[in-house]
This record gives sequence, C-alpha cells and structure tokens, in this order.
Amino acid sequence: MASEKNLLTNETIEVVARRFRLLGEPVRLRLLQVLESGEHTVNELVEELQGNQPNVSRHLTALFDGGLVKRRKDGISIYYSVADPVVFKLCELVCQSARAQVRAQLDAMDVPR
Amino acid sequence: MASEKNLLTNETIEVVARRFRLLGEPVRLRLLQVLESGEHTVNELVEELQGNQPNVSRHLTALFDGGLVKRRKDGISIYYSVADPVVFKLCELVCQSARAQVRAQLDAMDVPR
DNA sequence: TGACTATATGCATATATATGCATACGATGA
DNA sequence: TCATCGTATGCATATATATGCATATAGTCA
Repeated sequence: MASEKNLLTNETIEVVARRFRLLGEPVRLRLLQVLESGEHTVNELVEELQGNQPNVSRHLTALFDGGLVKRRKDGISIYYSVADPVVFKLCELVCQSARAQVRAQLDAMDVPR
Repeated sequence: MASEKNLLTNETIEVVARRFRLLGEPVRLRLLQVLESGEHTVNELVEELQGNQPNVSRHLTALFDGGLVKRRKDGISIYYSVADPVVFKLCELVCQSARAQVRAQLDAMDVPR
C-alpha cells in the first residue's frame, strides 16, 4: 500500500507538468529566445523564426495562456514580451545540466576536453 | 529577412526542449518526487504511484535515457535513484513561478491573501 | 464605406506520446 | 532444469499536441 508522504497534490503536479510541457516545444523556446531582447510583434517573430503566421500566433497564445509572455496592442499590431523571466533561469539550468551530461558521456569515453 | 543574432543552435534548442518535455509528464514528476527520498525499486515505485508496472518501467527508462535518474542492479531488483538533482531546483522554480501567477490572478480579482 | 494590414481561429490532418495487455527476458532458488 | 519473481518490451490503441490552409476578426486609412 502506498505510504502517506508529504508530496505535492495531483493538481499541483499537473500545473507544474503543464508548465514544463509549455517549455518543451522548440518553436516556443525560440520565441522566448527572441523575446529576450525585448518586445516584438507577431509578424516580426514570424520573420525571425521563418515560420508561418498562424502557427507562431498559436504558440504565442499558448505562452500567453501559460503566463510566460504578456502582450500589448498598439494600433494594428500586437507586441509580445516576456512576462516571467524565470524561463531564462530555467533554460540556463537545463542547458548547464545538459552540457554536464554530455561532458560526462565524453569523459566516460575518454574523449579529452 | 531573419537577422543574425547570437542564438542557440537548433540542435541545442531540441535538446533543451526534450528535457523540458521529459519533466512535463505527471507520472515522471511523481516518480522523481518519490525518488527524492532515496533509491527505490521499480515495484516500490509502482506501489507508491499505484500505477501499473510496464508503464512505470517505461517512464523510468525515459528518465534514465534523459540522464535524470540512474539505476543499479542488486540481485533480482533494480534500484533507481536521482542522477541529476537539478530537477528539484527546476521544479522549485516552476512551483514558485506558478504560485506567483496564481497569486497575481487572485490579486487582480481582489481576493485577499 | 471599402480596401488593406496584422492577428487569431476553425478545421482537417499529421505526429508524438502515453497507456494497457500480453509476453519476453534475466536472475534466483528449489 | 523448472518455477518464480522483478523488470522490460512489442504491439495495438488512445490521447495530446503541432501544423498548414483557409478564413474570420479587428483596427487603420483613404
């Protein structure tokens, strides 16, 4: 029988998982990366990513719904920007960790650094 | 035309995205949560999560392939444990960020804290 | 009002991922 | 060697998610 520990509730787990999944999409990561330099319109982001407009728009909406970006309307355009800078800390941690993992694998194969 | 900035390569983006996706699954998060207390066999984890054995095994394999857990064989059992404690830092950041987001929404609705 | 621009959405489809069942594999002990 | 136990895997299926095209919506300007 499962023991009773001080674990996160299922709802919390779900929320956290959803956030991670939000970051688990290359297009969204690239959007965030571009947005790190400041706010951009959808069209600018479409050009930067060389993607198609509906797709970029949907990913931006997903990021917005997840609270990672904010948006502001100016005339006919909508400017997106990063709402929660924690994403960059997260990416940095993941990058470091991934690099360490690759490094360990290379070490295991005796590849000099 | 897309400008040339100092961005992550597509391959790096892919690696990072894959890591985030690995953490974007409730069963895997719960496994990591249980493993935080130390190493466990597959059967123990199956009982803790009240899941079914093949499914838990596959998620553990995914975590192992992603370098987040390690395993050791002892007799007939396999003991899994956390290989990369960075996952807890990541979860903590996401939890905080998620809480802040919920808090902001409540504030916007004038719900007292 | 009508043409134009920027953005979002509906719908069909493709692709990835998770799940359950049956079963294979590998180690142990009688 | 045979039976058993713990774990992993093949396969079919379900579910989630991403994509592209067409089109709707909303703001702007003549």
